[in-house]
Amino acid sequence: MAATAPTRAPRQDNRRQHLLDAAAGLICQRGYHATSMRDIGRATDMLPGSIYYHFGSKEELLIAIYTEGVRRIAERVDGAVARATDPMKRLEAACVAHLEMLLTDSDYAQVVVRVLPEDVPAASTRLTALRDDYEERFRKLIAALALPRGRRRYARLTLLGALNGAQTWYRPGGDSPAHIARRVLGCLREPLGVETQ
Amino acid sequence: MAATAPTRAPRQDNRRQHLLDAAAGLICQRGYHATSMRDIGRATDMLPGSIYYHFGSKEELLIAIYTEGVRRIAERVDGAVARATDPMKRLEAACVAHLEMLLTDSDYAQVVVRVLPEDVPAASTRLTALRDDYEERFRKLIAALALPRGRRRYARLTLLGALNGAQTWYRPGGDSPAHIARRVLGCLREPLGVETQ
DNA sequence: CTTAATACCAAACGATCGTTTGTTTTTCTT
DNA sequence: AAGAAAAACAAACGATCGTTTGGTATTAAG
Repeated sequence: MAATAPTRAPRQDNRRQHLLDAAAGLICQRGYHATSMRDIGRATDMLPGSIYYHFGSKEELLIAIYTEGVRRIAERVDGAVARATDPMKRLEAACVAHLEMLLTDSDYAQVVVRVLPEDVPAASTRLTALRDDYEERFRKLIAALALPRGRRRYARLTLLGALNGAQTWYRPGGDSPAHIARRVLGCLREPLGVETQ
Repeated sequence: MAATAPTRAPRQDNRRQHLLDAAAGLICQRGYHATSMRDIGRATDMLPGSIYYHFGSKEELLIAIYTEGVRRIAERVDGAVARATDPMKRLEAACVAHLEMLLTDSDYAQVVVRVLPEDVPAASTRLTALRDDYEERFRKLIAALALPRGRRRYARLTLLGALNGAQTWYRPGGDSPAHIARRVLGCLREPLGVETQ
């Protein structure tokens, strides 16, 4: 276990945060299974065994990253959404904030999308719950659009699928995350083409 | 290496196909790194070392699965597309065929979407090329829609992202793959909602 | 029937994996 | 200054990893 009822506050030179940062960076680059505890130790000038003072297991470390990732991206999205009142503008702000975090601003957020819960059976329940908790925001944002009831679910799944899919083809130097977010949302706002009977 | 200029045809009891099937099944379930050569051996009643008679390495095995996956899904999509003439109907047929393969009909196709090229650096170039080769079909299908030039690219990326994203939330017993495909495409065909200034 | 290639088995190789254990250093509190 | 808790080190544990090597049935061709 990570800690058993700490009787004192953490020390100032605590490297737990440094550890999380490095692990998030490595895992978002290479994936969970391709990142070893020794890799993480090397990146933090720590011995692999020392990591277990902070986290009880590799899965627990991943869950911590996931939790922090959801916290950060949710915070950013909530902040962006709050600055608009029109439902569509709010959704657009959410998409932009979501993609900016996902593509450039946060390794933590990237881990949440990159590492599939099924890849880590021992933690899949927790990871899925964290994801769902975050995506609930988009359900509410889309509910505010006053769409026919039957279309809301697929609007959300299509939008999130398309946004998250950008992680596989995005390259720095091309279109900015904000631009991509608006264009993807644009695909859902303007009809695709000629209707055929 | 797998074989050095075979001087004779393969034997009848060749289990190479059985091997590929089992590996595709395991990898699409658990992912590449979470599937060991011993797992694959166990699933085929083979010793792990024997796999190396057919494939030079684990990466090479993955590439074979990827290649077969692209071949199968492309074959199915091409067949479905050929049965329609209207551009939008052709695109719809492609989406339905794509999702049916991806969600229920083919472990091979599932591997192509599930295993990210970056997860396997030694094979990433080949894997990416195979993916691109397949996705080229959707580029052409969308080009036939007579959209403004600037919108085609994002229409394709949005559509494929949304379709492939279904892999993370699809559950048998719910909406059928064909239904999902049509609904997702529907999200791109009918405007999302109220326009704001 | 012989023969040579095919398709495996059997057993191990070294490397690396996540993790544990015992000890030591460092910091904070009193 | 003294004691206790925090945060690491040092070294190894057993397990498992991808892979190799040498030998052995099996099969198809001549």
